[in-house]
Amino acid sequence: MRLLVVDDEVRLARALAEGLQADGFAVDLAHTGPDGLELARVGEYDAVVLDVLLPGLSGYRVVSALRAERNWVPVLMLSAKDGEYDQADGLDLGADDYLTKPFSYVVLVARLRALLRRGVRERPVVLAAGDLRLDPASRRVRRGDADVALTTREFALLEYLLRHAGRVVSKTELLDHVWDAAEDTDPNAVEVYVSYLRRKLDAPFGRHALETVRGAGYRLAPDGG
Amino acid sequence: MRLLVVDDEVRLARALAEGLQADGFAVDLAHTGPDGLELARVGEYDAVVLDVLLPGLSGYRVVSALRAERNWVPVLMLSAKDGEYDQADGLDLGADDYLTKPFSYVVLVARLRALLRRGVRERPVVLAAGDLRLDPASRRVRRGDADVALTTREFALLEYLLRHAGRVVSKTELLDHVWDAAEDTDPNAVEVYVSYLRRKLDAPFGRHALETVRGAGYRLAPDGG
DNA sequence: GGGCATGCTGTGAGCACGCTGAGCCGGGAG
DNA sequence: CTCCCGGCTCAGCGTGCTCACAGCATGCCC
Repeated sequence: MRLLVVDDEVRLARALAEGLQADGFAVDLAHTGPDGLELARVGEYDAVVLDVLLPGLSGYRVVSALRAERNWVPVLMLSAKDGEYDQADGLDLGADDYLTKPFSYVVLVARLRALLRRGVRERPVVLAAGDLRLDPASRRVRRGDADVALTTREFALLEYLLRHAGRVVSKTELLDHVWDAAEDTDPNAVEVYVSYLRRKLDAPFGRHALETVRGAGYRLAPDGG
Repeated sequence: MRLLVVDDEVRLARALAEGLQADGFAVDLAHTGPDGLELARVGEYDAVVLDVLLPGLSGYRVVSALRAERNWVPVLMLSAKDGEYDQADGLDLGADDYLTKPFSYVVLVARLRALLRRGVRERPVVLAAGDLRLDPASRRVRRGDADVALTTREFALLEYLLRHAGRVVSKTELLDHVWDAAEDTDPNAVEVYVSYLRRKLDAPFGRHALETVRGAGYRLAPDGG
């Protein structure tokens, strides 16, 4: 189990690392916000222990940057503050658990193990582009605060476009991935469904998320239009 | 894993090499741009760590020379500058990652490992000549900060010219590659489309990227005019 | 400077591409 | 069976892209 510990109190961090190593974890250390963020980005850790007060970039910002990048590594936040407000803050921003300093080492390990046991974080696999959101789990689509009802095909098409937002996606690519096998489907079917999506997701809101790129395909604006 | 480190600060380079060797890499050193380019050409490295500021040939030029030769070795650029502009520049020119000095050794190694894990570099995502950028994926063209809308043919023509920036490209060559089969197309069509491109990419910006080479063809200035 | 060759560009015709309203078909529910 | 809904095809229409043409500008050679 690989852990990343980010804390600017070097002595504490070292002590923590030693203890965790003795308990069988592989531990990397970082002492600033930016360094921690970098390491969390590239190293594939099973969990991150993150102080709130960090030079350069606060723990809050680190975790929200990670979540913004769809990085759902479990995060345990540490803080010297103990106000309820701060605690709620940390959790809202995407941390998975919270511990206030001073804390007991045993409790930390217990919570860490709980986090790891919980396994892969229940990731909010919500695809989004601006205020356009699609939740594959609940099969719901929202534009801002409004729920939008889509048929199966419309939903699948939008999902694919969202997963490749910003890129130009050709009609053949869409036929391959959204319409599965049957290659004998008329490319016009794509046009028809794009038209449906626009009618439901763009027109009523005066937006323009689905752009046509003549001769190439379609592009979904990453900012939702 | 064989690495090439190119940096003119000899002490830093040595220190880096020692650290990396301790971490199990085989490291070669170069201290000037031309030397680095030579080594990168002939030695088959798994990755290259490249300073931007180098005597003889800047890191930018080294990496773009490599890419022009279809050498896709992963490159991690180092720079003393930290402006976003420079960073974008480096990445556009074909570097795979970027780190500003001073950097943490741990972060460097982490990024290197990420690069190596990523394996063979995926082709450059953005073609550029000066402030003229073309992104094949999103099918977008920008001059500086301005988006420029191009038709399919205009886009294909510009893409070909960008891929051969600095070279003189003949009209027949363009007809072959941009107009595909149909050999019976009037070479005047090329003139027409070059004219369109100039109208959209040069004239509004007072630039002059597309030069006519009478009797030979056209050349796109590698610095964007 | 005269004359020729080469390249530039305004105009317009043809047509490919994409959009959309209408309708057919198949499946599931009542 | 009938109705309804979702998926898809079809056909007509509008837009704007492409390119040929022709006249003009520019460069080059004698």
